[in-house]
Amino acid sequence: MRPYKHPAASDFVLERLLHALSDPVRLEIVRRLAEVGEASCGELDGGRPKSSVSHHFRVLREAGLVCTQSVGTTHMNSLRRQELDGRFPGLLDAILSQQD
Amino acid sequence: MRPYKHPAASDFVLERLLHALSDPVRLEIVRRLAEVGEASCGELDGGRPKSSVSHHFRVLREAGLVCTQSVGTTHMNSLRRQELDGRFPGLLDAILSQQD
DNA sequence: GCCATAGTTCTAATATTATCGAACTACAGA
DNA sequence: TCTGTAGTTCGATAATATTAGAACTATGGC
Repeated sequence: MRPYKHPAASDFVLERLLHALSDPVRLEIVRRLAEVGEASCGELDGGRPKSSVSHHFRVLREAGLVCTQSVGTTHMNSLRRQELDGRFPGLLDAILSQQD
Repeated sequence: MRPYKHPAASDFVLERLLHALSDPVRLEIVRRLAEVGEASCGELDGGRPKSSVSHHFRVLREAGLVCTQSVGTTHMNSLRRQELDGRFPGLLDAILSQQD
């Protein structure tokens, strides 16, 4: 279906990743994805308008954090753990293991 | 001299810290501080105007990353490693150990 | 084909952030 | 006290980001 741009791990940029995770909505999305493995956008919208949620998923995608693929009419999202750990070893775990 | 606000470690906010480090200028400042231990603002200005540099240091201070204290006419800055490691174990190291 | 569902994209409004000149404060030395 | 140095604060402008409504696309089911 839609050709999402998922950057290659070699193109991940640390500052962009940190910026993506510096928004509470996105950090929460990533935390949830880490828990449940994968989820549709709608499952993680927290009652927000679709367009806002879609925007946040795009930021996460473009930073390399999230991979989105179409499954029927829904879009399934998951963390790009392997590639993130390859490019930035230990970083995602260090961030996700923190508590508020 | 000026009463800088250095937030208590218990008031550090993860999102704020990530945001502070998501700017290339600030990330570079923090990297340098990690190398040299401490430095004045002027030593890390990278040729930028004073007001810009001062702004970035303020963001870093308010996020809890940097401690600034007056020594004569200069302001010495250093990372708040102890407190950062206490509040967010492993986070700073995980970020600083990444390469571009 | 028609309709509902899931998300995206477009667009505009608002808010936040970055940048930098200029005026200001604090301190040290002559 | 006058001067220079180091940084801060103020104010304006420009750049980015967030939010959300509305129109659009793609898919599945009837």
